[in-house]
Amino acid sequence: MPLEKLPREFYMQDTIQVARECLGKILVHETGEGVVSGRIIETEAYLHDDPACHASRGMTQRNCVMFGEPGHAYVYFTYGFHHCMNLVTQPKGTAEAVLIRALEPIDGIELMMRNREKTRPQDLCSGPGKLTQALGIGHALNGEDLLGGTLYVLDDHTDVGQIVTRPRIGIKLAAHEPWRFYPLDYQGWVSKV
DNA sequence: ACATCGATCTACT
DNA sequence: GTAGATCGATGTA
Repeated sequence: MPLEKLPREFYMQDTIQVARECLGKILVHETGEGVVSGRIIETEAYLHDDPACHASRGMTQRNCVMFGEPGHAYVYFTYGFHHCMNLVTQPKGTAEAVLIRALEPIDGIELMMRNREKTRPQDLCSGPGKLTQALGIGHALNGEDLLGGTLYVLDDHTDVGQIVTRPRIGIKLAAHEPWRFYPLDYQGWVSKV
């Protein structure tokens, strides 16, 4: 079965639905050093009226990508060290996104190990800052169209089984909202059980 | 201008 | 379990 990129319509759906349905899909980055990819196994939803969402207080230079067309990447820099990657959801004008929190490494594991300076596979992509480093995703890819460039999401029709719902991690505002998702069968790869 | 703090990770106790 | 790294966005004056 050929692997197809997720279509634009996928990202126009309800953000919580996108967060759940992109579990099991494959995030791919074609870099100059080679292709790196991993299966998405942990996500969080950020909604437009959600105090924890960067866009909840209106458009700024930093968050403007979230207000744009769905199916683009919102990549931001935080804590002076780390990048985090989101999938922009909802039609243009509605700023919502899905944070990718963890991957199961698939291709380019050698390159990931070099990028991360780690050798244990479960240390490569088990956190939002880790996976961007492993895949070489930085500020340059902010706003990238996931249907056009070297960064995209494929569907290989893997059934990930039962999905676990948990409160989000690492935030203070609206921290109780149960908008973090991961498949039970992939628990070993997530940032936190 | 200045102070604060964050959708994190690592190393150390 | 908790401190420290480090910088840009944001809020207050």
